[in-house]
Parts: sequence; C-alpha cells; structure tokens
Amino acid sequence: MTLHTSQTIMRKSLHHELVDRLQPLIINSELKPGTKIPEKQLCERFGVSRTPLREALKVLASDGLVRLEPNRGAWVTQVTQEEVDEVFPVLGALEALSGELACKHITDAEIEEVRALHAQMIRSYENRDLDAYFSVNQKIHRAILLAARNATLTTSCQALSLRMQRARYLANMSEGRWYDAVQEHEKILQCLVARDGPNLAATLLHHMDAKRASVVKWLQSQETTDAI
Amino acid sequence: MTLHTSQTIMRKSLHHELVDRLQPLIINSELKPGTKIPEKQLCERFGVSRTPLREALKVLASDGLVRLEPNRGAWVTQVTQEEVDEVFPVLGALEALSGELACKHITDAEIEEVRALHAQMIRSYENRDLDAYFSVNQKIHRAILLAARNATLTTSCQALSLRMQRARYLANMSEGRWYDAVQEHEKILQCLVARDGPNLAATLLHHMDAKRASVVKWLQSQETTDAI
DNA sequence: TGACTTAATTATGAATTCAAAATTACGCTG
DNA sequence: CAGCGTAATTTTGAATTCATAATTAAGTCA
Repeated sequence: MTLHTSQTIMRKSLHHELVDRLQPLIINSELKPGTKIPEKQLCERFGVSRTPLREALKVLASDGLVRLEPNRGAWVTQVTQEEVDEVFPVLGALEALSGELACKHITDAEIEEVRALHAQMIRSYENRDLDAYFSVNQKIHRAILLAARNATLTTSCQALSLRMQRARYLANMSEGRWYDAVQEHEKILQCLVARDGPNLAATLLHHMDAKRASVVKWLQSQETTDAI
Repeated sequence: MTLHTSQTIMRKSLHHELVDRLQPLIINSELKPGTKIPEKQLCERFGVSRTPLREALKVLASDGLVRLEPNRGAWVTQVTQEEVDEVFPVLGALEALSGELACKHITDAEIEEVRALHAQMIRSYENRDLDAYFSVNQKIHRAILLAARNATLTTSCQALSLRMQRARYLANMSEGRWYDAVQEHEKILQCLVARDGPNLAATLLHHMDAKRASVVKWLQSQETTDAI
C-alpha cells in the first residue's frame, strides 16, 4: 500500500522527521493558526500512517505550536497578544544570558563570522529585502547562541523563538522600526567585538522588548482585519 | 482484554496522563538514570497498550528526561556534570526574571502565603527533615513563579527544574550549604516583601549558582562510587 | 575451550484495526 | 421552513498486528 517514492520519508525515526517537517509548515503558515490539522491529508502527503504523525503532534503540542483537544483533534495554535507579551520577556532573559556567555567563549573567528553576517544583513536592509533580512537576522542570533556553548540554552531559546517566528515573520516592520532594529544590531556587534557581556545582555534585552512591541503593534492592527 | 481496575487510567488523554505518571518515576529514580525503560512492564503496570506509552516517551524525550535510541528503545537520561553546568545558569536567568516579575504583580495575600511556606521550611530545616525541606522549598519557588503571571515562564522553568530535581533530590546538602541556602531564602523573602525586583533577581541568580555548585560537588563525590 | 557464524527469540517501529466520540446529514414536528 | 432529535458518517484514541532490526542462544570449527 505505502509507496516508497522519493517523497516518502524513510531515514531515522519517522516521528522525529515529521516534527522537523511539520514545524516549517506551521511557521510559514501553510498550516494556518487556529485551523485544524488535517491528519489524514498529512499522512497521505508524507506517506506515513497516523501513528508516527500523531506522535509528532504530541511533541509539537508540548512545544506550544499545536493544541490538542481531547476527541477533537489537533489545532494550530494562534499567536495572541497575551502569548507574545509572555514569550518575549522569557526570550529576552535567555538571549541576554546567551550574550553574556557568548562574550566569555566566542573566538575571533566566530566574531568575524558574525561580522560577515551583519554586513550581509545591512545589504538586505538597504535592498529592502525583508525575507533575506529575517533569514540573516536569525543566523546572527543563532551564531551568538552557539558561541554561548550551552546546548540547553540553545534548545530553550529556539523552541520559544519558533513560537514567535511566524508572528515575527508575518509582522511587516514599519520603516522606523526596521531602522531602529538595524541600529540595535550595530550595537550588538560592537558589544560582541568588545566582548562586553553585561552591555550585550542589556542590548539584547532591549532588542527583544522592541521586537515584542513591534509584533504587538502589528497584531493589534490585524485585530480589526483578520486573525492570523 | 484490558481490565478497568482502579489502577487503570481512563480520564483525559492517556498519553498526557502517562507523561504525568512517568515523570515522578524518573524524578525519584524508580526508573534509574542510564537504564532502559521497560516498555512492556510499564504497559502492564498502567494497563495501557504500547501506543500511548510510546507517545508519552516521545514527549519526555523532548523534555530531556528520556533519550530515544533508534531501534534500541528509550533510556532514562543521566544527570551529568556538563548538563548541570548548562541547565542551572538557564534556570538562574529564568528564576531571576520570575523574581523581577513577581515583585511587580504579587499581592499581599500571596506574600503572606510565601511567608507561611518560608516559616514551614525553617521548621523543616530545624528538624533536619530534608524531604519536607525540599518539598516546601519547591513550593516557595513555585509560588514566586506563579506570582510572576507568566505561564510560559512557569512552563519553561518547571521543565528545566524537573531535569535537575532528581539530582537536587539525591544530592544531600552539606550542613554548611544547607545553612547558607536557608540564609539565601531569608533574603529572598525580604526582597519579596520589599518588592525589590532587581535585588530579588540577583539573589535568586546567586541562589541558583550556589545550588549548581552544591550539586556538582555531590556529583563529583559520586563519580568514584557509582553513577546516579 | 574460545572466537566466529548462524539460527531463534525478543523488542522496536510503524501500519492496521476497532471501539467510542464527535460531526454531519437527514427527517420529523410544530 | 425553522428548530429539534435521531441516524449515518467521519474522525479520533488506543489496541492490535506485522515487518524489521537487535539481541540472545546455539552450534561449528580451529
């Protein structure tokens, strides 16, 4: 019955693979917030049975991307203002810590890497290429995270970051906010180069709060229009 | 086939219930770190089939309590020094934030609650009742967490806390460390009463680092003896 | 006896099946 | 024809089944 076409998954554990495949679908809103997760369709699409798919959904639920309603199936969670106001402060505290630790452990080579990413981000900003900007932006935050040399911190940060990502992605920044964000990143780079942990921590904290405010603003503007 | 005795689980979703039941088994080391999880036995014990149990194991794995080895089953994770050195700083940052936020939102009634718990903890200390001490201690941290009014923070903290709990529980504190811990808690209460957020944050941060050091010390003393 | 092969057993991962719950479709009554 | 109640259908949750991988046991030969 099950065909092993190129589309079909067959490496490592199926449920783990499915988690990795479902996450992007939720992040880029192919599976829309507030909608029901079409179990049957997804099984066909990935060429798997319900068992591993449901296992994956349980994991995604514990990460907050999916909500399980007993006897009613799985639903893509909404990004609400309440959630944004909750998650960003936590993310801020974690990123601040990552900055602190990164300054202690980062190598010169890694700093050069961040510098290169930063330059690339500036170019994306100048070209008003939001997709590229977001992509590089994330790489920078990730590079700092990795420099912190703390796998637990990385995991925690990324889990929360993921939850905010689709909102952040959807939320078109205002011209003014975008400018400010770039300025903040300028300072982030400077702190990192100077290996000034406390300063970097404070900057990242502020950066996160500004992001929060920006996302909230966008959410509120959407309230009248449509739920994300 | 499946009997619905009082032992058998039947409320809400089975996998969720199983997560809640398996966690304590791992925390109190009934399922010993480093050992294989006896799937079959647990199915019999809880009167469920393998499907929901395996779903629960996937969730526990994403929380770091269990490690899944492809085609080799599920294993209880070890608490290593590397992990302790990673998790406590993250926990410290989160608890610091919880202190900060708690000072902003806590009610007088809640402060009285913490005061009562604190008094109870002192009594446990004076009676050298470590079990009671740990239990009340956790209640205090949880009360502060709840006063922070941030469900995401609560969830994140508790997930990490859980991972450290069995180590913390096993790690008999030295007389000196126990005394210091009580002093730290004295200060925590004072900061809370004064609603001094920054001070409480700093105190909790230091408290966590002292806990880390204490656990590491114990782990090292165990290295020669036996792996936990 | 001891290392190596191979067969038997067991455990795992995932598909399938089945009972129960929820949803939808239908028909009845006012 | 609108609202309610009941039957048919679909979906969900969980048990069972089945193929495959891993482990253990048995047997072979130096």
